[in-house]
Amino acid sequence: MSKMTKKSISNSVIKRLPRYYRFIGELVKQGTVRISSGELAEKMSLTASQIRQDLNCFGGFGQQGYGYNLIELQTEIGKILGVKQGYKTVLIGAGNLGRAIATHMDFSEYGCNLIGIFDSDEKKSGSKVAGLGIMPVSEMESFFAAEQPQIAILCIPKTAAQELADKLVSLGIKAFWNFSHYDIKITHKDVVVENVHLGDSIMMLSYALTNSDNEKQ
Amino acid sequence: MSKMTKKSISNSVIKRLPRYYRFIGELVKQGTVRISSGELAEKMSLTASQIRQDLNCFGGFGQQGYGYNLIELQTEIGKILGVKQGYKTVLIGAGNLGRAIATHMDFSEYGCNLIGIFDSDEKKSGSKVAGLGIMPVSEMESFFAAEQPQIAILCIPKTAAQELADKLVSLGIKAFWNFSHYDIKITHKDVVVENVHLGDSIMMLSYALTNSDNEKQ
DNA sequence: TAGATTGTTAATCGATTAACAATC
DNA sequence: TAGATTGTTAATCGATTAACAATC
Repeated sequence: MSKMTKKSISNSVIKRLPRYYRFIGELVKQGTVRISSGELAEKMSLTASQIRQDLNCFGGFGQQGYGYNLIELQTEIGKILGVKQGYKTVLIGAGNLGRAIATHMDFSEYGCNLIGIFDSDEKKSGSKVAGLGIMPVSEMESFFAAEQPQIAILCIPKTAAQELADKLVSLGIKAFWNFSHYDIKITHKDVVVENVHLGDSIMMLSYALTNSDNEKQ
Repeated sequence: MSKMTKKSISNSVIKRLPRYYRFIGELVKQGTVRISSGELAEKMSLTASQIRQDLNCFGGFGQQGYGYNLIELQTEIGKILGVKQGYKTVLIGAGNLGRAIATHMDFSEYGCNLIGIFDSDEKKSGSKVAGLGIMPVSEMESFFAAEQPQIAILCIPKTAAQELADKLVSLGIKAFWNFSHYDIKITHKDVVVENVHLGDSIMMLSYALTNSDNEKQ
């Protein structure tokens, strides 16, 4: 609450927030007005205890004997996640994956605002993706000076990832959404990295099938 | 080891395996022959203790006084993850994201083999993605009967996800890689689901920026 | 052999669950 | 008011870390 007492929310809790936000949004869209921790737990395959603990990290959003008002929950968790912030975001690398992410993601729902796309291949310059013209990497510095984007999405080969990330930090980037198949390391404090490894994710399926009962019979 | 004593590996360990596999693969490619738990811990930002505990869930891959032979580790973890299995995989939904995943992912590195792409829009039928002709959903049953794919990648709108998933289970699918923005629920045992929520992932950045020290000054 | 490093047990830490008094 | 359900403390559970004997 006060300046000194930052309660330091645990990472386990933080990682659950977007999922809460999704389920709550769905319920609001369906017109549901209130929900108890027990009912929400049922829908999300969690325990009521955990839900109450999690929400109480941020404040007493519920009311005894009633439960939680869904609109209020949506608003509060939305604020915590910053979904209205519209952080200026740039995409680096307009290959297959980069273009799909640019066109597929509803950035405005996730607190982001895609304002620029760069690619090292100058032949791509000018062609439009998601309504934005692809720019050459050479224009990055002037663009960053003018726009000061805070988030960079990396859809580049792993060999280029670390070097480019360091450069982007020096240009003021504060957060990375990294699809480059390489865990970038940023020592600079206040810079946050989300390494997305789609390969790790699909391998979990291969693992599960390989180690399932019917396989090893 | 024996049929009765399945030691039941914890999920925390399993989720770390693909990352071990990546780092080990990188080191092998660089020609490194052996590594100690301490050195690997340093590279991966883990503790040596955790690495030894994790690896020992699967067997004694190391040697006292020496460390771990990297080729051996790569082989063993590869076997555990099933990276050579080449599970037959189909993609449902050839929109932006589906096409990008089909072309971008090296399925064979992850234990999978993409053998078919389906889309409900018949106008797309026949056009090629990643070397495969898009098929209409109406051909799914005969294709499944002939090929018996085990993994389905869902790149479809969330409204269609649950119903289609149920149908795919009835057609024999054993694992889902689900990008549909909806947590599908499969009650059928032996069917595994990996829900990928890219929105949740990017929201973590919005959260971090919103709650960082410089924002709340 | 001496040194290094594992495999493994024990100690700690943190996260989840249970319980219940507070209260709407 | 009585019933329901939260907020919160205490108990449990599981995962991580530390320690060290075994051994290459």
